Amino acid sequence: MITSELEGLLYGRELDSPVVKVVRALSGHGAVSTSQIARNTGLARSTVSTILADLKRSNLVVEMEARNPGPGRPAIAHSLNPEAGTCVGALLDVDEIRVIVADVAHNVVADLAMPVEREYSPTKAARVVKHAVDTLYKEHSLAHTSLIGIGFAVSAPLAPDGRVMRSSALPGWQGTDFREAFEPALQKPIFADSESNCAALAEMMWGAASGCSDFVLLKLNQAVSGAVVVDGRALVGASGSAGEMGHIVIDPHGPLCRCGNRGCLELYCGAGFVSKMAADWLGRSIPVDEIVTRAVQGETGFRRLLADAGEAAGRGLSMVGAMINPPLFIISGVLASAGELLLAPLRSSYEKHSFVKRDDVDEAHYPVFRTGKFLDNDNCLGAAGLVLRHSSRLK
Amino acid sequence: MITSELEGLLYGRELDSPVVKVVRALSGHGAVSTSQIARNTGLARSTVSTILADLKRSNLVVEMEARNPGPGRPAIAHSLNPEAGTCVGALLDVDEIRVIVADVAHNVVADLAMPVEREYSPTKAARVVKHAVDTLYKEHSLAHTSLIGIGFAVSAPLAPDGRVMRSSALPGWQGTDFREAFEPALQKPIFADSESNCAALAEMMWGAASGCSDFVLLKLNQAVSGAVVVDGRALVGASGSAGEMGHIVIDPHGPLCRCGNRGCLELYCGAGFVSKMAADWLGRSIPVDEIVTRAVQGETGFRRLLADAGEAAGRGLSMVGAMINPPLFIISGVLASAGELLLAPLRSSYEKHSFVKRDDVDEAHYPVFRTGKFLDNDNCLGAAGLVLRHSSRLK
DNA sequence: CCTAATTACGTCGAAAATGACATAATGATC
DNA sequence: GATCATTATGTCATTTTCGACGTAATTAGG
Repeated sequence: MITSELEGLLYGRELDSPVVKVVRALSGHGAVSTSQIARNTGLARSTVSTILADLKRSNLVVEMEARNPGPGRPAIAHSLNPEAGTCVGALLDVDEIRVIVADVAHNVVADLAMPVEREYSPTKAARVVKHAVDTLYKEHSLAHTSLIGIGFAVSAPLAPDGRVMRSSALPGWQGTDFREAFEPALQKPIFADSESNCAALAEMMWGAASGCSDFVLLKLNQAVSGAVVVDGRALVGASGSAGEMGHIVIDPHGPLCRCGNRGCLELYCGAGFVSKMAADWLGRSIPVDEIVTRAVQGETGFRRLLADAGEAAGRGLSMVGAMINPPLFIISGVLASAGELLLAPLRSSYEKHSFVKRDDVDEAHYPVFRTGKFLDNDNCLGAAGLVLRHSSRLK
Repeated sequence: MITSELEGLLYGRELDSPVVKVVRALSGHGAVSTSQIARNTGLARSTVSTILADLKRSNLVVEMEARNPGPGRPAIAHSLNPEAGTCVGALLDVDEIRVIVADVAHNVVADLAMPVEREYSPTKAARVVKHAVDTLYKEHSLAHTSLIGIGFAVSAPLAPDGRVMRSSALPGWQGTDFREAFEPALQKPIFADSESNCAALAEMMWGAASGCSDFVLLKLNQAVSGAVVVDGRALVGASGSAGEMGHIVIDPHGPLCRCGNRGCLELYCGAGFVSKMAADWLGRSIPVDEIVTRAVQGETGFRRLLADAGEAAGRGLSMVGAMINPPLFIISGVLASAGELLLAPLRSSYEKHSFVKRDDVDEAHYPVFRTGKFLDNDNCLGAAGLVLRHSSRLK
């Protein structure tokens, strides 16, 4: 049984043991050579070589054909054997629970979203997820034994020890220990992180921040949130509010925000702002994705709305630029599907308000702005990624 | 010769080798036990034990008497032998070069500040520092051979490779490679980091952030700057602007700032703001330290000015709270000598504008605000600290 | 004064990771 | 088509690091 071996390999060891590092490197990128892994992980080539040999012997890693860009012996590309196992990513949202199944090469095998009544309990969530997993594995004729772990993307901040720190979206969950709450029901290794951090993880492992270990993610949905990734790890913060870019106060006398403050960034660049403005203009309500679509098709009114949102977001990010100054900003969420319609004004607004201007530094030292790769299921994917990366492994 | 051994130990090895980790742990805190070092560094007790034995044999480490708080065998306190060597910290400021000499136990042995004409060149700086070092070592009868390295605190951002990234305070320095520029003249290992990051390092190693590896430092001087420390390392940023909290734009229609933007935080909580307001009020200019002194003595007008500055700073920090959410804020610089007069309004303003309110979380999860320990020479001390910690070792 | 509990320390064999060396596979050049 | 330069890979002795065990030094409590 391949899976059990992989499981043992992943979870039986120290968190930062070389084997885990190698598996992590493999799970991140698609096809990597021995030397690349060595460079990425900082391990010696010989160590990686030995480990890879073991993994190949256990059939957890397969070789793929190599391509040769330059001179020198062509590298052998390795990747995790997709048949080595599957993992589940579950999103616990306010009124929806979504479950995806992916193989270890992060191909999404199945996807299921279920509405749930608000303010559901952890017990209820465990039941729903269990049911979904059972159903999906049955439907797709997957062996339950191939499931190596379940990752949760939670709409609440999580402490590194796996406890819910605060709970506005999921009332009553504060203090819940994820492992305690879910492991008994699901009988598999459990991992969890906040929804935003999962999204960031997905972009980092397989998306727009691939191979980049320092960046800031900004998600422009109804809520505006995000994540700050430093050295490959998303910050959590003392109170779990790291990455809450949507609630930077940019005008202390501005309108009231749902969080209780005034003039939060969210009010100026969230999907709510865009649809409210559009509704005022049209005289009727209109879904955000339609606004985006029609803006892309060329309707100038909607374009302007997106530009306004981009302008505000750029101003907010300029503050991030002054404090953290990441080399990469990833803009995600519904509004990001507008692409350059949003990004162009965002960039120029950033430049206008930022401390370091484009001319002050080399091109390479000026931050890059890019839309996310997974605008829809980033959090679920990231949750599945947790299982492979198990950086947020619950003790 | 003890020094050469220490030097070899510090610089002859990999940056993260256990020996270096142990020396680092020792150089940080005053007196530490074997087990404490093991816990702090993550190394096995046995490893630490062996290394310490070596170091003691070489006389680089001395034992101090132990205290026994609880039950159990009392720990043996170790510290670096102050006679094992000295190091120099040099501040390269706009119009001043300051040099301090410290032993490896971070006692300041000598201190010398020299005015220099503005826009001085690296060559000039090297000459001045060399002269100062020679003088100080002669005056205090220190052996030149005991000098194990020179750290620079520079008024400009430095890339991790030791190059000056931008240069507003030190025009013409952009691209300067510190090691190349100073090692030939000074003939000692050279280390360098930005002024703010050095200040943060000093607070982290021996000051208000002792033992804390995640915090944000805010310096309220004429300029308002700071540092963001994550996992024991001060962020640099893509363009070297990480930590520039003074240039967060809090009012896009506010007054013009020296940086070319409008409404930067610095304009509302810097020493410049306070003294300008005081001058308007008094009808004559008055030095900032006098304002602080008289506020402490009870003059309500000056108290109000400091409270206003604190209020603005708190608002700025609330943004940091939303993005990074560090467990500790350290307020430093001239204004910080006002203590609670500044901190109290700062705290309440932070609370007012912050996303997570005090009641939302346990006491332990709410950030702490504290004044810095070294308000005057933090940057020089930190520069000397670089030598011991050599985290910013130039390749 | 004696015992139990607790914490700290150091030694030693076992395990892990590395660095050096030898080998392999390709493109470029003559 | 032979040689060189370049890069990738695997093996193995050496070095480094760890975990387990036994010992030491103290406090609390009877």
